Amino acid sequence: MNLFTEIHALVHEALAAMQAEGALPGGLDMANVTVEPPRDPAHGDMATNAAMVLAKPAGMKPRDIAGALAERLAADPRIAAAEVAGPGFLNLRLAASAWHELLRAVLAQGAGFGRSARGQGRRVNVEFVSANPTGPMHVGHTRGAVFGDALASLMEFAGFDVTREYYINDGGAQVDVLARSAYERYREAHGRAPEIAEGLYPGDYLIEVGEALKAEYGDAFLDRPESDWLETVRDFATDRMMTRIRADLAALGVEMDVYFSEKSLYGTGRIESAVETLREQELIYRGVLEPPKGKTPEDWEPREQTLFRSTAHGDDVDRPLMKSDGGWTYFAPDIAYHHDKIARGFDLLIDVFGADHGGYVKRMKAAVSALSRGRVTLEVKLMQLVRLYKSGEPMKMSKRAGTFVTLRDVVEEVGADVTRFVMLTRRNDAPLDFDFDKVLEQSKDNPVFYVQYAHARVCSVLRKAREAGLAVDDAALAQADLAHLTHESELALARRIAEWPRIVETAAITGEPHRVAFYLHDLASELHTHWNRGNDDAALRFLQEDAPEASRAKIALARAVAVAISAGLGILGVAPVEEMR
RNA sequence: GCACCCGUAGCUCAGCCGGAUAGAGCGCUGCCCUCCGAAGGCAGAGGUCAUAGGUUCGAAUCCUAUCGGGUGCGCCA
Repeated sequence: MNLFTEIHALVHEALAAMQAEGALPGGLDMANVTVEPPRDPAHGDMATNAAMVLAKPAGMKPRDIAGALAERLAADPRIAAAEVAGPGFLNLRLAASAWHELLRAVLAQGAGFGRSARGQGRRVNVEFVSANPTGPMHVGHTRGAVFGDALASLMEFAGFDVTREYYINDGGAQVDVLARSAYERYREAHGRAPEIAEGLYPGDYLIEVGEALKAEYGDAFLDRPESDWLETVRDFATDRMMTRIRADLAALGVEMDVYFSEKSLYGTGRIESAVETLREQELIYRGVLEPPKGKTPEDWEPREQTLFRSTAHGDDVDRPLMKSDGGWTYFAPDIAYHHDKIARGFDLLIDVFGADHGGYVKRMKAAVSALSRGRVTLEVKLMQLVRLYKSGEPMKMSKRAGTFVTLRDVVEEVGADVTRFVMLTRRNDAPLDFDFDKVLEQSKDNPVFYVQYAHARVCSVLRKAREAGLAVDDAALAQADLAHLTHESELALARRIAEWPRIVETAAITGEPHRVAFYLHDLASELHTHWNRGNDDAALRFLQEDAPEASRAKIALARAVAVAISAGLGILGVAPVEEMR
């Protein structure tokens, strides 16, 4: 149940009726008419800008329209008061019964409260993480993983049909490097001294791969030329890496629907076929690129290359598809990959990249636009850095010094729930500070704790109520006589709960799960405030001595808060906690 | 040089598909537990929303320019 869309519909009905009666001219564009919570609660529960938006096209004074609209709206039982204010705002105050109805709906819907059909079942592919299978995932990947997963959940909640997908970069030169690095560890496992040359991966995590290679292949590859073992070792090593990456993601609570292999695009004609689709549109040509101005590479020399005319779809320069040795550039398999996603019928593609891939966005969008002939849009979410701290001190990370912090390190130290919540308390394009000590601190400046504490307090009330012999399951609470809820502080809480479906929609449309985290903080804050009022005013406590009916009504309110918190945490992939310890 | 992202309170950041007096946490000052969990709450101080123009009934929000910070810029992914 979304009270805002209901009242929004009511406003539209009223405006239509006014038009039917000639009180308002016909043919007006109502698209900009909004119903929103006012910033200042003194202005009421909701406000509409209808009069101001329509004044000019209708050729009427805003306050005249507002006045007539107010009269009509006031006739609805849900509206307690409608008054014109300021330049033409119409402030609405809802009847207490409207809030009570909302609370009953929340209890009935449970964790599904706030679900929306906004996405209309449109099929969305969210590609995220896509870490190279050359080593363990680090904190940067962790943020991308959490973000992508939460975004996917959020969009599901808002009515989209979502596929979570991971692109395995197992086709490029970097997996050959992995193979050579693993081979040295294989030699090491046979008692030889490994030669980790410059450019190879020195990490200890390959030692066990070397041993596993020995266990599997014995000395078959020892002292053999690279051509004898490269492919086998490469496949073996990437397989081990992916196994580990999947386990790491599982530890974070992330489960992919599809793992897509880059390698599967080679030798199958799929790259050629994607390029052919572009060629049909005369977007492929042989040509010479200009050197970038202001920063010409020292070894620059003009070369004729096979180019994609990405400028025809909004890019700044055309992009090369083939290297001078005739092989594909990294861009070509990416084109084929997105071609495949389009062929699978997605309406919307979302790629979650690191911010250092920002320069790649325009060409990828151009490719998707061309490949789908404008049918499919690609949205790219760029993830900013995570800065790690330990009790206020920045942590220096270095692969060589072995102080490299992996996803596994983070999850083992602070847990998946805390990791996820904290990583979602910042916009994706803003850098994130992650302090290993602060995120575990039990105080109000730790948002994870603060929100969990609010949920735990409600659970505490429910426990106490049960001990007192009250029936407090959701069905019983929904039957309570909510007319006992009249105090402004209680209605403020209900008002905040009512915002949840709105938050879901905006967060889903903008692709910004952090809005959910901020909302949860606000909701928790409202609960804590209300709770403390109960210290001074006993009438506001959830448990009322010798008044089971009043208690039940107030507990229904508390429970509705917990439901909304659970729903929000569910989207973030965080389990609500029943008690703090 | 070009492209993209970002400039909001002392610090870290929300708000940005235009809306009324710009918010939160930290830090600072002063308060509130014989009371459902004070692990919390209340109040106060603190702002040229980088700058200058423009659009609009209305701009932190949209457009343009400038300044400052970050990222990227053919044969790496």
